[in-house]
Amino acid sequence: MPKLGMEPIRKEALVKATIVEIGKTGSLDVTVSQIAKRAGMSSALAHHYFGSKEGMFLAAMRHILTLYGAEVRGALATAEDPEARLKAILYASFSPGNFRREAVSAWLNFWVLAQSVPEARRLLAIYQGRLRSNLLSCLRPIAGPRADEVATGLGALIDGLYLREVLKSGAPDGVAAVRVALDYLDSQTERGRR
Amino acid sequence: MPKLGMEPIRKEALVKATIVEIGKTGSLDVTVSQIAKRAGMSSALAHHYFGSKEGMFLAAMRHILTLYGAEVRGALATAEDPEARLKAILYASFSPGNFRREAVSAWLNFWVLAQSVPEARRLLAIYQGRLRSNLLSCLRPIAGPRADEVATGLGALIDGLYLREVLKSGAPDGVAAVRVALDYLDSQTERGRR
DNA sequence: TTTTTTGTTGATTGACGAGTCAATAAACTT
DNA sequence: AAGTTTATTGACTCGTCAATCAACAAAAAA
Repeated sequence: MPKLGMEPIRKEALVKATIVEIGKTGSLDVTVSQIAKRAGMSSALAHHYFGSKEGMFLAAMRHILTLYGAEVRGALATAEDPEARLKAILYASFSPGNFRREAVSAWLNFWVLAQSVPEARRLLAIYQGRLRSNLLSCLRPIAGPRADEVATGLGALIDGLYLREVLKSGAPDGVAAVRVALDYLDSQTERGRR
Repeated sequence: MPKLGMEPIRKEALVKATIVEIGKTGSLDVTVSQIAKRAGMSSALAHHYFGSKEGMFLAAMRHILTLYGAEVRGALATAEDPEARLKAILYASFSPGNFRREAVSAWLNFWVLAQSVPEARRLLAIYQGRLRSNLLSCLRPIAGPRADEVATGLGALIDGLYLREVLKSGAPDGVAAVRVALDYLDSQTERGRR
C-alpha cells in the first residue's frame, strides 16, 4: 500500500509524537518505539526518516521554535507602536498554543539537551537572539539607555515563568504570566519616564 | 582495610561526585559507575549506600538545596531591615558557591527530574515555598498589597537568570545577575512609594 | 576466640533499547 | 516487462547499564 509522498506526513507525525511523548514523560527518556507507536508506525520507519533519535529531538525542537516564531511574527505584524509590539510579543509567548504543558515540558528538556548537543544549543541561541533583538527594538524608544538591561531582565523573566510552570499542577495560566511580565515592563517604563 | 564509620564519608563523596558528573555531562545520563569512579569506589558500593541511582540523585538535590538554604539563612541573620534582607537573599542566590556551572546545571536537571519523580518535585516545591515566603515577608512592608505579585515575578526572575546561565559560555557572572534582580526590585519598590 | 557487624569489590544477571538489515510490496519510469 | 525508487516492517545485533550476589577482609562484640 505504499502511497507515495509519505515522507512529510510521517515526519510531521513523528515530530508531534515526540513532543507529546516528551511532555508525557517529562524527560528525554523516551524510546524511539514509544514515539513511533504514538505516530502509528514502526520504529524502523522512524529511523528511516530521521536517522537517529537525536535527529527526532532536533526536528521537534525546530518545530516548536518555528511555531513560536510564527506566532510572534504574526502578532508583531498588526502592532504599530513599540509598546503594542512589546505586548504582542508577550501575548504570543504565553498564548495557549505555546504555553501549554507539553510545549513547556519540551522547552525545559530542550534546554537540557542544549547542554550536550551543539545543534540544540545553536537553535536555542537563535531563539534567544531573536527574542532579545525584538525586545530591544521596542525598548530603545521607550527605555532609552536602559533598554539593554530591561531586555535582559524581561528575557530571563519570560523563561523563568516558563520554568515555573512545569512544577504547577493544572492547566498553565498564560494570562497570569502575561500580567507578571507586563507588570515588570510597566514598572520599568514608568521609571524611564520619570 | 575497612575503617569504620565510612558511611558518611562515602555518601558525601558520592553526592559531590554526582553533582560534578551531572554538571560535566549536562544531563542525568550519567552512569552509576562514572559517579562511583569519580568518588573513588566501586559502583557496587555506591548501590550499597544509596540503594539506587535515583537515591543518589535525590541526595545530591537535597545537598544543593541544603547548601543554598544555609547560605540564605546565614545572609539573612545579619540583615535588619526588609530591604537589606531582600538584598541578602539575592546575594546568596547568586553567590559563587551556588551560582556556579555545576550547580546551575544540576538545578536545571533537577527541574527535569521533578517532572517524573515525586520526591524531587516535593523538594523543589519546598525550595520554592521557602523562597516565596522569605521574599514575601520582606516585600510586604515595602510593597504593600503588591507584595504578592512582586514576589512571584522576582522568584521567576531568579530562576530565569539561572536558566539563562546554562547557555552562556565562560564563568557565571553572579554580579550581573544580582544587578538585574536588584534593578527589578528597585523599579517595583520605587513604584510602590509613588 | 568465635560471631557479628561494617566495608568492599569483581563478576554476573537481566533487561532494555538504538540502530541495522533483509525482505516484501506498491507505485513510477523507460 | 523489466528496472528503479519509495514505503514499510519483523527480526536481529550489539552494547550498555542498573542492580544483585558471593566472597573476602577487618574491626567490634560476645
